[in-house]
Amino acid sequence: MTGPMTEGSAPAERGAREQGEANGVTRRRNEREILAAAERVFARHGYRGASLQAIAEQAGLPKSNVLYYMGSKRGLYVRLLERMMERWNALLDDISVEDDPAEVLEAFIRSKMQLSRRHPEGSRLFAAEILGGAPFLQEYLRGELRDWVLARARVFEQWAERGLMDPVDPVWLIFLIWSATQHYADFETQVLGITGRDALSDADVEEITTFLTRVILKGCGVRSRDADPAR
Amino acid sequence: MTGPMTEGSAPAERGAREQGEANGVTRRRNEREILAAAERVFARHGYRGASLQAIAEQAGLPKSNVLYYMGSKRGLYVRLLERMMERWNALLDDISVEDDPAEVLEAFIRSKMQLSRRHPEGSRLFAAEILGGAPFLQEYLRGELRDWVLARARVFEQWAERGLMDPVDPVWLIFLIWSATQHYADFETQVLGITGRDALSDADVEEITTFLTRVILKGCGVRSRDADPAR
DNA sequence: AAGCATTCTGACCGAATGGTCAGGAAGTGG
DNA sequence: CCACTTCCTGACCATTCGGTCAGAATGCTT
Repeated sequence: MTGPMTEGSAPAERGAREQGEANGVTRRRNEREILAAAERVFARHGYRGASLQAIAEQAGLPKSNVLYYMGSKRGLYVRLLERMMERWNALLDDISVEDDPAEVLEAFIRSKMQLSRRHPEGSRLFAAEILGGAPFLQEYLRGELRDWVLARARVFEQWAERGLMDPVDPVWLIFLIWSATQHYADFETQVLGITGRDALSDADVEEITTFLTRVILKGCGVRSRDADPAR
Repeated sequence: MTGPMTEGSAPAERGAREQGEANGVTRRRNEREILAAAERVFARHGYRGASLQAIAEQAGLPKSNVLYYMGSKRGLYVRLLERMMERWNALLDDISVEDDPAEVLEAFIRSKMQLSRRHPEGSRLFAAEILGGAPFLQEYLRGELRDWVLARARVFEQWAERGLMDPVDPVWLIFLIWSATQHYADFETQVLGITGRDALSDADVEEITTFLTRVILKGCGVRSRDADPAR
């Protein structure tokens, strides 16, 4: 983006890490910088389209240094995917038939929306991986994630049996929530272009979350267990 | 994927176009083959990640021939995007306040779903372009598409004013429909992995379409103008 | 200051990239 | 049969790719 890296200047180039700061603080900062840069570049161009050169430039380091830290392009990519899966798993606490459907679904939508908001690059990285046929995530999709979905689906079905919501297909419902929330990360460019915004504000995100919650809950005929007939 | 192209065999390699078939029939077939192959490769790997070599191999032609037909990688890509925009525009007939909201919204969901189904590679190509920041489609998004969305949004608002549906934000509603339908093309790998299917059948697609229509229409409180209080 | 381990990077490598071009192959009209 | 145009492609080019490595720079311990 900025200048080419053909400038021979070596010392004091980035304004930081001047003198020795001992310990592994530089290391940690560099790693963080590389991971952030790589997430951006991989998300934008996909695995094949991303180049270590571009990642290195965005991280403000020589290419060799990126390889020194990360070993290989593939290793760097896998590490990013794993980091994203961890974030994903972090918000997937268990639910039970005894929980309130309205509360659970709203929390589901909200937390997924916040994941897209807090880690847009990671969300896009994940999307690019799936779009390309999920060469690195096949196993995860057909295993861990599948089990998670099926477990939730069973709970949804039981709620339907108890008359707490309409008997909709729970898997399609989960996909609906995923797609609707994921959209605001993956298609951010489109959303901004069409709405004429520069960025989505916190208020926008809150409004969208409310909209999605209302439409989806109403659409599935969710009746709150706490008997709140009004509203 | 298959064999490398280092086999020196020249004649009668592809089983077709043997003798002269006059006119531009070969040309047309080759162009079609190239466009189809390119759509797959670009969709899978993005603009940067796609290689002319891979496209040529999938089309069963030498790389030089691809460039002979298409001029350049960029030109080929733009041509694919334009073709996809044409398909898109084809299903965007105008609507009016006088139309029935339920009918229009269902037709909207259904036609968008069919677009994802009939042209999954094109849908993914579009997704990859947006994911990468829409470097080639910025103008389209901020112009043509934006106008189309705003026009529809006005109609939705008027429907709400007339009490034909809830006063939901029409733009978020359009995004909801787009994302939910687009999902089955873009995240096909994930959908198949989780549901344990090899492919989505026509029946699956019909079921999903019905599900989406039901949930979204109900979620927006759409009341059919033809007074169908039952169901 | 010396010794040693760690951290870093410029130079380099073979392979692959998009693109060019001279010239072969093939169809067409005389 | 010969010209002439159009269609096609192998060989080649500069550039960039991911990755290696020797050795410089730096930090830590004594």
